[in-house]
Amino acid sequence: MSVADRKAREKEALKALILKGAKKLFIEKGIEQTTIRNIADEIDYSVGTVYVYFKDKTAILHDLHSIGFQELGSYFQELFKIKDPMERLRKMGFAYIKFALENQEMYDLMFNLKAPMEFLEKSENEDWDEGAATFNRVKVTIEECINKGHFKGHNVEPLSFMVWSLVHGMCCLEIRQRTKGVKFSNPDTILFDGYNEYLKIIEKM
Amino acid sequence: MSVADRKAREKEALKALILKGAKKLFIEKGIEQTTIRNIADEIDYSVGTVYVYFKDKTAILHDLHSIGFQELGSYFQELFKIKDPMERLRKMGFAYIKFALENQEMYDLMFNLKAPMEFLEKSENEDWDEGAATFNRVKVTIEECINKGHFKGHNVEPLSFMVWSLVHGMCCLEIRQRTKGVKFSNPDTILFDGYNEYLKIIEKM
DNA sequence: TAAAAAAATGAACGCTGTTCAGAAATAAAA
DNA sequence: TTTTATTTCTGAACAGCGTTCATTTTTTTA
Repeated sequence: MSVADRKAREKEALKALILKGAKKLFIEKGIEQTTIRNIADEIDYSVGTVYVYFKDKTAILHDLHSIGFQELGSYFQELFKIKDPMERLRKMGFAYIKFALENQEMYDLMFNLKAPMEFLEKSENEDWDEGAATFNRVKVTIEECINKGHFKGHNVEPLSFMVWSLVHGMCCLEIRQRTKGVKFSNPDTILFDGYNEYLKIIEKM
Repeated sequence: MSVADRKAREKEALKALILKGAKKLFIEKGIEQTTIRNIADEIDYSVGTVYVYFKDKTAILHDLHSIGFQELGSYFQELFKIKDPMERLRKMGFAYIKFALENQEMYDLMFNLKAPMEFLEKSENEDWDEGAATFNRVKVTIEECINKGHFKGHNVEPLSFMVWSLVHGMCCLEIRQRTKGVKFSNPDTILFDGYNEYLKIIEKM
């Protein structure tokens, strides 16, 4: 192991440390309320150092958004053992909602905040690989459903987008306080009640 | 007409002028990119004056969010002439998407940004009247559908929430660049293609 | 041990939302 | 009309933000 190798490892370690500190503060006090100075303080480095390892704030937010997709992946892990695509589709939406509710700041970062997309626009590879890969998992599952005779007369891609929008919409309204705003008769379970109506609809499809 | 009356009118006029200037800049260069100084410059008043008429930035954003709901209302105007509730429900979602796409910054403000909800939390009346009223229009329509024998075995409130989430989710993904991120085979029409899948589903319900 | 390279620093810049003592304009009173 | 009182408006000043970069500190190489 050369010195250069060790240095490279140390660089990665400090980058990871910054991201870890950032994530901690994001969850503790919200992304908007967290400053670069906060992050630097949290890990006992100076502001300048943060900028040695990250071009700007959107770079931190983008890297953290990628970590979020890894975490969402772990929520999906079990799902692909399920052979029946309809059953998998049902459980997938459920897992998605569960992830969003248990990781609200991370979900917001992944699917709502502008920063990660702004970072992509500035960078070489403009593609949103994380989003595309996750969407593909829905698409593949729905394609299997169609191949098994479900969703007659439907098209894979727009149908997948519709399903994604449905669960995303619920999570988004919840996280951005629009469900608290509209007082539901059963506010604590509205997401799952809503998702249940969708399950009833696709039951016989 | 007393002097006090005229002054009250002038106060309202200046408040409206500030909102008008703010809205113009929001649409022109985005809400996040617009500062109080920008707004003051736009209407040829000083920063201080803006703060005489509005407690803080969230107050401006909340008032503008209310104006947005009035505008959404005008998109809904024609709908309640439609007697068939299923037909009205279909057109309503369409109008909702149309509004979102034609007024992206306003839609974001109404259904996504934290500011209007933060303003509500600070104010006396914490209820989100605008959201509740709009949601009620969906609820009433779906209730009519159920009374006519549609949506058997479904519950009005969670079903309405599901429908709202579906269209909101699509608009939200589009406005926050998540559809541009995932490259669809037909990117320009994905919202309407997605909505069409939903229409196919509720066709025989 | 000295020179070179790499890493970390924090003061400084221009921006933000917000405040508030004082100036300017208007209304009321003399 | 002139004086006083009231209302309206102003913009410098403040603290905090993301970001930069000349300088210092640490580490590696000679």
